[in-house]
Amino acid sequence: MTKRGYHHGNLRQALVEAALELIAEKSPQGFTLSEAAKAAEVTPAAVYRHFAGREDLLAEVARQGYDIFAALMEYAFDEGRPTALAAFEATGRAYLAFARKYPGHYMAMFEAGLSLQAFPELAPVAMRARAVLERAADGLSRHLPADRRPPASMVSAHIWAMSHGVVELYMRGATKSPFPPEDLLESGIGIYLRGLGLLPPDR
Amino acid sequence: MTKRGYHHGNLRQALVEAALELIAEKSPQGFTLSEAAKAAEVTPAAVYRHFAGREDLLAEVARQGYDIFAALMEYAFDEGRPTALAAFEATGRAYLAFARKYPGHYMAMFEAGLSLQAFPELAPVAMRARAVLERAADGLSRHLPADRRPPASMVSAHIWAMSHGVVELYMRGATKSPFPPEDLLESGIGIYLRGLGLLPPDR
DNA sequence: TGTACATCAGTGAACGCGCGTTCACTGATGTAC
DNA sequence: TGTACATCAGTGAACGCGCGTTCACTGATGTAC
Repeated sequence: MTKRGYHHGNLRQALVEAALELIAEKSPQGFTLSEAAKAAEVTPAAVYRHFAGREDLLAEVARQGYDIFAALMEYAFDEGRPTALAAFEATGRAYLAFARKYPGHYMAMFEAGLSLQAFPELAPVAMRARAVLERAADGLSRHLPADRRPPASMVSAHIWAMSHGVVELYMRGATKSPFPPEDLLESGIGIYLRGLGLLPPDR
Repeated sequence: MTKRGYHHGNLRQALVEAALELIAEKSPQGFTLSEAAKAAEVTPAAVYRHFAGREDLLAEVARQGYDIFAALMEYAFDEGRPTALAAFEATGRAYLAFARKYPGHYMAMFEAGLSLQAFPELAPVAMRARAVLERAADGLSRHLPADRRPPASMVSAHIWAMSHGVVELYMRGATKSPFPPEDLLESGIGIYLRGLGLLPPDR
């Protein structure tokens, strides 16, 4: 911890990072502005120089999270290379990797219940993350005959739901499972893809 | 609202029901003992005649939820009748129906982060609910050749994860989807079962 | 290079609030005789 | 049926606490000349 004078230097980002730790530790609802200020070695009132208030700080945490998330997903997807299938599976793995590596961001994004109406700056960046998975699903769909090709938005919703469920129940949660979350999601997606007709019926 | 004298008559259950509404409305973290007491037209101190405190009331809500949940799942499963497949699908539908009809219970069970250690009365009833889905998955597995039969506990974890994900993201959540949650889960489970080799590869 | 001054980013005290919990109490109910 | 009394389930006041937010302030920094 470095010394500092009257001025902090980079309080805004320091508050975001303090919030991240607190959120990961106590959930978005348990996070308080006062504790974040204390963690950044600053008076609660100082927070108001950089954020409109508690919710606004929370929203900034979520916004940065969506940014990282979208970037990771895009990197994993890699424009569908080497194959649509491999890219899709990599995207699924990236989802879980993000949740594990950035728990504070993840919780601010998906468990804080932030209104996208109240924080319009969140909408575009949230959509960007979503679009990656949908493109990945779309790439897959093209390998299916048109008559039994579910909409890409449905496929991506299925995968998103299973991924989120694995995170909440088996990674974060109290529910114990004999399988590591990563294996659980990988096998679940595998079976699902076989059901779509994209993997051979047996291994 | 009926008149009452000094004694309430059935305060314990009235508090549980007040808590249910508050939880559904503001999440388990937002629920307060004082508001529950006020909703039951009683002083906050009166709550302590029936519960050890706020968390204990929350735990009772969750316990009742697990009870209802397990009963609904068992009813839907119906000991695997008429077929293992139909019973499994009915169980999946029952999951979502429960989440929709009993949001307060659902949230107390899965979003409150109650420690099963601190409330040992929760463990057996939570396990009972879990066991139903696992029996349903086990019934399915028996129709698969032993060499490509994933463990029943894995299958049930996959389905639980997808169900929970659909509830959190698309039923409760801000995420909008063109598909109703019920359809989303049904189609997702359908594709998954096809992947297991339990449904014909095309429709 | 030195000085005056505007701007900025903090402080510290104060606010009103609702929270969970405790305590001594009291009104209502049920039971023994 | 009537009365004394124990038990029970509420009340009401009080507590200490931490919260988010506001306000007038002040110390530090940067800029103009």
